[in-house]
Amino acid sequence: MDTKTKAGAGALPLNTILDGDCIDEMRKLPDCSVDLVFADPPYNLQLKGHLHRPDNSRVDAVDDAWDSFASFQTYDQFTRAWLAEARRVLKPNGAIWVIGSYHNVFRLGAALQDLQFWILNDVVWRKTNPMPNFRGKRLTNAHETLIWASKEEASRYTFNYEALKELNDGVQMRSDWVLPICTGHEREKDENGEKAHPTQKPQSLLHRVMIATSNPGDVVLDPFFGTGTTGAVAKMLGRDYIGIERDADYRRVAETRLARIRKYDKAALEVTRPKRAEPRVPFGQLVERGMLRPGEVLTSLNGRHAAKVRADGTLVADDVKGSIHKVGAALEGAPSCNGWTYWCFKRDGQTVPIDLLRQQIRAEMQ
Amino acid sequence: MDTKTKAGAGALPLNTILDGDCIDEMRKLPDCSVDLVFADPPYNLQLKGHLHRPDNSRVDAVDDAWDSFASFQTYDQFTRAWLAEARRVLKPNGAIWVIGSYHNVFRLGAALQDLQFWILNDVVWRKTNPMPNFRGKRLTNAHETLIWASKEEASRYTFNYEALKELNDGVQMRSDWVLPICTGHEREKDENGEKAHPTQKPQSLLHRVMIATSNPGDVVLDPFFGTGTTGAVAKMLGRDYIGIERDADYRRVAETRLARIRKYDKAALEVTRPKRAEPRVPFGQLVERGMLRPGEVLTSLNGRHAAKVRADGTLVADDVKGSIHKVGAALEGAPSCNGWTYWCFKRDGQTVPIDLLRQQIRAEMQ
DNA sequence: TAAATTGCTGAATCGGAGA
DNA sequence: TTCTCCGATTCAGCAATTT
Repeated sequence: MDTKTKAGAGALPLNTILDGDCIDEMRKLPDCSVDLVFADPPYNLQLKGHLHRPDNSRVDAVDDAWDSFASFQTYDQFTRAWLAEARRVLKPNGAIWVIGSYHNVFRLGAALQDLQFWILNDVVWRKTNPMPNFRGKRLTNAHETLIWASKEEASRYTFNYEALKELNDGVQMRSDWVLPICTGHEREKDENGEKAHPTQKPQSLLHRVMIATSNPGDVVLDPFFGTGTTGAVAKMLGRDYIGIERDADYRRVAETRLARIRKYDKAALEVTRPKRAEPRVPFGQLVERGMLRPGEVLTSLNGRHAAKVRADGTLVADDVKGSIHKVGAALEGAPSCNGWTYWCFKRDGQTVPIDLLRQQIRAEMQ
Repeated sequence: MDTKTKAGAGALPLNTILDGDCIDEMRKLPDCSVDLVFADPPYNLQLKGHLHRPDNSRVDAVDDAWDSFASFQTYDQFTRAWLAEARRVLKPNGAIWVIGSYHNVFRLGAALQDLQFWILNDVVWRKTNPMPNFRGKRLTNAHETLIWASKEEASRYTFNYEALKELNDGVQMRSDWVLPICTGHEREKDENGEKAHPTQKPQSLLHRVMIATSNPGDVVLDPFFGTGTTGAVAKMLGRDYIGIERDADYRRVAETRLARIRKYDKAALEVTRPKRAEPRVPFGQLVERGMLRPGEVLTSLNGRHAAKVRADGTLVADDVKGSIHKVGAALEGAPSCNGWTYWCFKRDGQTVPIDLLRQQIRAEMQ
């Protein structure tokens, strides 16, 4: 087992599966210690014929209003208890994903909001191959819902926008994800060759979740670990995981599964970075380095405006002086303006944005 | 006005728009008198400042007073009050549809369950043309959620299975509906030519709802009538409607609109059939789904170049990074390149184009 | 303050070919 | 020549918890 602990975070049981109830086990973890929680809690499907109280005694009359209300209450209590622990364990800039169906997802979402999580998106997992509706009494239940929320409104959560855009062929990723359910070789089997877990999630779903909202080296906690899809994808993608699972059979399947997994190589884990993360280049440096001369005239992208470069890296146009951004915004009457892509200069008879010069400097900095 | 009353149901104000608060007006309606409720309540968006597009144009946000609530608690009280009245007014075998976004839909769903409604499906309206995410900080919010619920678990609700199957080219209708947002001529305008209502729903959505879960002659109640899409579609499809709207401007637009509508104007509704094109498959999906592994090496069709797959579905070769098309073009010194037919991988000792994998995914999507 | 950030649809307009 | 038609192009607009 490639267990280790994270320096400075107490004693995090990284890359292990904790044996026990998720609320009890989370209580043992320190505050503000994990980056991401992924949770696939029980769906509360047992509401139909057989209703059980917390002590496992059976509720008889299902059409009784009081009983029915009580069952939602019980589910809500459980939900709010584990969500509160998950929130405590999350770092201030951490985030959570929960997944559910119409049976439980409204309870989950309302609980998240009441506990001061801040919902960022709800995401629809649209199944390419759902179970048909055999009786023709309802619509084919062809999707499940994920909720992505940060610990609090002010959290500076992780979102790898550019990587997701790449995953989606260059257009920004939407809130509806089309992915097949988990079948075939990917589906974990028990000793009898039967499916080991009734609701195993596809690795593709977790892959997208982790690429989108975590970075290599992050700690991912799954309080309902099951057969370990979260751990498997975390390990492949170079994240650390903590699993909690109280069922010994599921734990055994997950241990075997995780032992087989290999991490992808480092280059493969690199994803497209945002421009914000690239080193800042002051406009003045272009002037200092002689790429633009003081007195040279820049023109706006739309050709309607012109401004003169000054020796200190500011621009002057008519009665406006200031940074490339400020002058551009003023001339356009706009609240803001990205001067790098707005202002152009002449090179070889062509008019090109000054951002080209910044890219040259950045390339030299590599 | 084609007002009439329904025999034996007290004095139902059929095919009229009631002026007032929806809770007050519903209180005046008799118990167990309507077949279907469609409700598009305020979403309780919690918007702070102003948002601009990259081109500096301002996003016309929903900042109307009717959408603003002091807290979740206030919103919940309002929600439970109108839902309770709606339930009282519903016939025993009646049903309700509510629509919302992640801001409010979890409150709605939990309230429905607590009030003994029985959820039948949640339905995802996937927008073909949603508003993009301009800041690149979240996923494009490309869907809204509808909840379909019967008055109680024992209700023998209406579901026109065969009609929906027909609407869906002969295959069972799923819980995700792909429909465009309301634009163009369908969008109601005020005297100034501005959109009359910020959140007008497309007729195609109401058409599907009513075909699915009501019959000609049924009474459909909409407590948040707005500019009257529910009434318009009800009238076209030979259902009776009752609208409630407290805003005089919205009522006026709705009255004018409804006067224009003719029953069974099927031609006007036919335009919303989705077109079937070859579905786009992002290359990233091959990676997410494990058909190609991050770190795996692809070779060019001519055997002269190689590139490594990254976890976000980009390729890296020498000093070029980017999409399969971009990297192919760069290596060949060509202006463009179809990466699907250019890049190959090994399978069973043979080198085959990655397009084979795309074909597999498309076959699954049928 | 600096600098980053948008996809799709339907209507309107424009330009070229053919009547 | 002038008009019409059609395809190509441009442009406006959309429920947003947006560093």
